[in-house]
Amino acid sequence: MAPVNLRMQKNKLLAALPAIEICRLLPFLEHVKLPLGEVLHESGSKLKYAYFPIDCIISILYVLESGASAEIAVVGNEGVLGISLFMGGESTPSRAVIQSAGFGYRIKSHLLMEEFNRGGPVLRLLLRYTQALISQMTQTAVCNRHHGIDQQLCRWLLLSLDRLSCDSLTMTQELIANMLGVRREGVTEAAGKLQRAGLIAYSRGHIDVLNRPGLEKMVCECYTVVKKEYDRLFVGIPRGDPTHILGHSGK
Amino acid sequence: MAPVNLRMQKNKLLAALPAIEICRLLPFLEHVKLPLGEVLHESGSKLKYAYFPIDCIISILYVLESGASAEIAVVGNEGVLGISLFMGGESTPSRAVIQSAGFGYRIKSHLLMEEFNRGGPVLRLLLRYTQALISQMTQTAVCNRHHGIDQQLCRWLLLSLDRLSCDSLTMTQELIANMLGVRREGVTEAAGKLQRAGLIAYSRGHIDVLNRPGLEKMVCECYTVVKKEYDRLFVGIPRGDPTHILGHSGK
DNA sequence: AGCCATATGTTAGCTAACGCACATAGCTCT
DNA sequence: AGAGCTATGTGCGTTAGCTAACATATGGCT
Repeated sequence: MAPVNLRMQKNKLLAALPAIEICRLLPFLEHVKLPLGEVLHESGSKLKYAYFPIDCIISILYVLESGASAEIAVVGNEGVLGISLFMGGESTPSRAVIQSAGFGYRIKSHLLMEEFNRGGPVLRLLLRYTQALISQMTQTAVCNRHHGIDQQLCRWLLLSLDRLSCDSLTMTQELIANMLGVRREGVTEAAGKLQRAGLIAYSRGHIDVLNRPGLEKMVCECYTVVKKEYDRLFVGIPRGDPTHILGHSGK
Repeated sequence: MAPVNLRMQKNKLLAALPAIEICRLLPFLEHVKLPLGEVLHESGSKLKYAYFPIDCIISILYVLESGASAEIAVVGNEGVLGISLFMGGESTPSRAVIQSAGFGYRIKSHLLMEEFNRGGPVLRLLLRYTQALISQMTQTAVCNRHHGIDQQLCRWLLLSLDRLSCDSLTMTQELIANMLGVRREGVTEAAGKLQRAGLIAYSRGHIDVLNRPGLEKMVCECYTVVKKEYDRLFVGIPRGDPTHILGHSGK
């Protein structure tokens, strides 16, 4: 097992913290397995933990009374689940589900809140991250309104890939449809187009991206806007490229 | 002219601050007129001021390259425009426009940032407000995805009314269409239905709400969710009902 | 190998919203 | 009063996405 302080760096948010802060948090960070489909937070309930993903993706979705749902943001190793803790509400009307299995760190709610309330670099970093998350949410809203399923699927795929640092993911069309808030058949059709174009290979819940530049050529501006906003908000904050960080702990 | 500290209370966020904080902010708050259509913030540009609406509504919208747009949130006297200032980004990829003319207070960006960075009640209040705003944004996203124009129009009307403390507003169907991100004809049709149902009266850019309870019966859950979330997040914070506060300064 | 659950593909009709073109109606200004 | 602009109402044909039902394919299991 790699030393804890190396593993830590797999979450970019944690990695961006000064050494002093990391050391203080370290004893409270619990390394946990996060299996596909696990619900980390149900709408309206209080969060017990905040989660810092390492190699998993958490999907934040809103579920309507009718059962219809829509994903409004994804959280990967660039972020944290649980902004409502330090924003003051302690809960949100949304559900958080593991969209891609993996590992993460969790920390008890009150500990993160205490750390935030110290007001130093932790506060500033978390707020910056929150703003990036807001831009992801709002851009998703606009994309929902104006763009077709094809483009939304591209956006969704790229957002997911960015958070996995690899070019394949495990996800049925049914689940993607839930995320995008569309029919499963709609996803089948859109995925079929991408497959025929040679951009992806789909097979029973497993997607391989064959031509990422091709996807990027086809995606709507929404993806780019969000990506640039994340980059802009983390300028000057040490992050390193994901493969580099992953490579470190893998050695 | 009413004493300044009474006028102050017309913005609920300012009114909720302890006296000490208000006194410190007072000299820097500028009372400004905000005419319909004025753009307070263009996508990507740095904010020079934060705005605390008194009796106007500010619309936050995202504009796509194609020119298509969608409103993602409204800000009235319950809030403030400029959360990106204290969140750390200093700008957002959105546009802020006066949707309903009126007055507000503005304060220079750096002054609000300094005040926020003191870390006291101002910080906590602004963050709580930000979370409420986030819930508005996300619920709008879901509503965009799953609900019809009729329901969205109801939601939009009620959200606007709540921020005006009266039952009429000045707004062409064309503009509403831009906000909702739909065709003007679509709004005409939806508004026609509401008019035939006796809920509103429409006339050349002026809407009178005749039967608000009726509207509330017809609106989708999205409106209610957002309203409850605002209420929840401001429990224990003195707000008073809007008419009461307006009545005060009008005496 | 054969079974079975699950994932994906395909079809057909339906509806909401779209783009476009044009008709009417109300305000404002001379 | 009349002109002219702007806001609203209406009627097409078109399309993307929906509901619903079914066909096929694949991987795991006994």
